[in-house]
Amino acid sequence: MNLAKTYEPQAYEGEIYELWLNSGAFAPKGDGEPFALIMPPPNANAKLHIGQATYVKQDIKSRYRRLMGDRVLYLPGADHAGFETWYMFEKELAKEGKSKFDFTDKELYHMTWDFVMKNIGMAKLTYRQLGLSCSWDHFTFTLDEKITRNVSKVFKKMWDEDLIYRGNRLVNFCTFHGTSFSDIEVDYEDRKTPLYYMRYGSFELATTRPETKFGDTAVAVHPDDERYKNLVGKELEIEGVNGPFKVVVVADEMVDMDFGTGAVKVTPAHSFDDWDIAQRHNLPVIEVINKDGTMNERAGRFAGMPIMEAREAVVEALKEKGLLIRVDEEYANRVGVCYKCKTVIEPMLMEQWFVNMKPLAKKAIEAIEADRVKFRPANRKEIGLDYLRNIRDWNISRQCPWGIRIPAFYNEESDEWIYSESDDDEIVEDGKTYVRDRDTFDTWMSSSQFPYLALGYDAGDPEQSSQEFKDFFPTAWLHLGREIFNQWGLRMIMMALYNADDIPFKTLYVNGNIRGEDGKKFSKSLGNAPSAKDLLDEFGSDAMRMGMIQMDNAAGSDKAFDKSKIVSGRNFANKLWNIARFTESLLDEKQIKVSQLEKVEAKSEADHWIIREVNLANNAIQKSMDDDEFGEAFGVVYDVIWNKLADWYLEASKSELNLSVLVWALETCLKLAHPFAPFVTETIWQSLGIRGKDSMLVIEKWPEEFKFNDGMALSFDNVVKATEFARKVKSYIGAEIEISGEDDNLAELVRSLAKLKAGSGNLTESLQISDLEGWSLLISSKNMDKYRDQIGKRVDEVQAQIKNLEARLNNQGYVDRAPKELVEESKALLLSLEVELRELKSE
RNA sequence: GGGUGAUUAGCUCAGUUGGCUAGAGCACCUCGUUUACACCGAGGGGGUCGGGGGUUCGAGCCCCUCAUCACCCACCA
Repeated sequence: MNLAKTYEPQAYEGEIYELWLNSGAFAPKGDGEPFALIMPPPNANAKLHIGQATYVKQDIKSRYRRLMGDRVLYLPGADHAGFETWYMFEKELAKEGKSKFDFTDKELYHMTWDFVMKNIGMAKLTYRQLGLSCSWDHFTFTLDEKITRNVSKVFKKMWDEDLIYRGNRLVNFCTFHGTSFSDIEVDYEDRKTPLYYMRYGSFELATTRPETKFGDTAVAVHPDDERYKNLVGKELEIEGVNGPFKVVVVADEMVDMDFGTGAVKVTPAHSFDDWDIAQRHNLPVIEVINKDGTMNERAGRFAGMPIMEAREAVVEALKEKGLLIRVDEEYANRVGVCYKCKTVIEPMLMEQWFVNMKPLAKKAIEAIEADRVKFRPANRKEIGLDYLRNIRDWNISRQCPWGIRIPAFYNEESDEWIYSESDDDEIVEDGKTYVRDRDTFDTWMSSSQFPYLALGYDAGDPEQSSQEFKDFFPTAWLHLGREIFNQWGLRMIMMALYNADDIPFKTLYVNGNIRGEDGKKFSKSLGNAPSAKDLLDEFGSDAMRMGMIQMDNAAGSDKAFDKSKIVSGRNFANKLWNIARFTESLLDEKQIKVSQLEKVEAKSEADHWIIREVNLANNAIQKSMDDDEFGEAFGVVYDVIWNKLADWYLEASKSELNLSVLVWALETCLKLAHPFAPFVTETIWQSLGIRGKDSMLVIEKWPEEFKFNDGMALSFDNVVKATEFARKVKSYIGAEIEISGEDDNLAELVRSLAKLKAGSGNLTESLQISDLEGWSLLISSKNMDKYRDQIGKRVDEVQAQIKNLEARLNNQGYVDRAPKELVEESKALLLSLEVELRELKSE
């Protein structure tokens, strides 16, 4: 006996994964259909998150397609993740009491690189631990040259075709550090900010930022506001502290009629909301604050003052001019502050690169409307179309050193931008000096092109693209988290259609999020995220995989983490293990090897029955897998192995053994289960030497149906029914029972399955087994009363059902309109229930 | 404010175009150390499918309405 009593995953998993790796099992091979599955490159900035355990779906899909004979390329990767990584890295620095302001950009870049490489290493280990069958030789990082070079080329192409342009946009700017910040780097604080009510032409309005009034270009009111309706669209002259200036009055839904006086001054250059209003109404934009936090020349005599000083000075001036009405000193609001120095973040105007999205979206809309991409769940199609139809231009500039540098250079005198693939910070062309844009690309610029670039697409000369790109693109299947459906999933479709002239994938599977056991989103402060590593260590990879599939079974919706599903997975792996142990012990007993077994041939009723059950399961699993119903497919695997093979066929084998069929059933079930539980199935495969020494389950062929006799299988169905009845009666009366059946051998089988003691008592009372002709149970007369007590409940059930059915059949509407076979079925059921009731009562 | 999803057994969730006794895992109760497995076996309890209304011969499923929860997006001068 090779196999230990319980399955200890830790003892086998590492070894098995090595076996797969060393034999090259994960490399695309053979002449089957190409099937590429690109792993969404995880952010290379942290340990594996439990949510990423949903990646097992990709692996289940890959392993299934591999068994089906496809040439599978499961391509792993990692994303540099721009700001996100930058932010995480700085948190690391903070632990050492340092910050990014202590280093030069170059130093930081290298430190971040090391940090990222360390994380990639850890991620790879975890993916191995999860058993992901990806082709590691194809590992692609989004800062690999094949990505960065081609991202630049695509940038050039889109620029040439007027799909990329320079435009202004507000950014979060810290005037102390002189740098802009991403949204996640901005902290919010509740602060008391005086609210100044001032006279503003014919308006009275309230503001917290009187110093920005030199940049005002409009007054906004709500379109429904009766007080100002007649002013909308008019140009007004306003008396200001530096003399009169002009603004227009616009109506905008964003204005809250009930706040202050219901009128707002609009300063597009220094407020995110005002910027949006200005975009909607084509308002001029006037900057009044310098990058160092002082007022510029537009502020007249206030020029050069720091913001807060200017605010006080402007308020004084308003007072002098009699323009200030009153001040609400208690007004509290939330202000964005620098996460480092707590300086109030200033929205500042910066010129940046944009992608004109409409033409890209148009192609994507056409492709999606034509169902060229299949969405799972299907409702994502409409959600995606809605987003694409309302798409806004995409700002691809990021003021972050960690990322792909934008290959654009600027000459100040001629105010001219040129493209270059140079790595230098400064280049000279035609005697003119051009300085590189300091910005990097938004991380989605590269990841949205990941499918075709990772496969080896050449953006400079598509003809030169790799053979792999030609073979595998468009990819077959892509799996992503719901929260990045728009920014990643849809952008991939747009970019691929535009740049690589095809859809990036045929199916897009949108996964919901795994939430905490409390039903809330995972968060550090709640501490509700279980550790993936601890779970893997405790329960093993297969248990983790099956657990994930059982808790995250339907596409699209969120699921609470549920450890009991992992426990169930662990138990199931052990069940499988013990089925193998049992089989092995029988082989040992007969001193026979799997290879020496005679041809598979069903003999007993049980043999035919298990073949039928395995065939049925095989079909059901294929259907569910093809529909990406992983939970459903696994449910069938679980049921056929536990409830059919173990509970019935193995038990029947103890009475009548057919080793060839037993091994066939085990072998087939191992294949069916392999995508879900690769380690334990392969371990068994290797230990039993199924299909010889050199065979590996991972690259075996999916099983085919096997012939059986339906009548024989049906006879075993009767055995099952009779056994269940006998067990039930036995549990009622707990005494000796004898059974007689249509066939002595089958009766003997039931006797053994139900563990009936041979009748020695006076068994005179005969019980008809409902629905089974020719079968009956014998019990002693003294147990008859006990039995009757217990059977009362069943009588009630049957009577209730009969009443129900009679009512239905007496309903003319039902008889007339329901499908005929349904009505017939009802009648038949009623008849058999009436028979059962008579029998129950007669006893 | 906009969007998406959800509300089914004690817990976490399935339930495919409406169809007749609503399922699973875990937990619970009773019995069982039978030579694959106590990470087990046998038997069992537990649900008026969030409330209300409607359509239909028939509703967990379709429609209306109310309530609650979660997440995403926008917004808070």
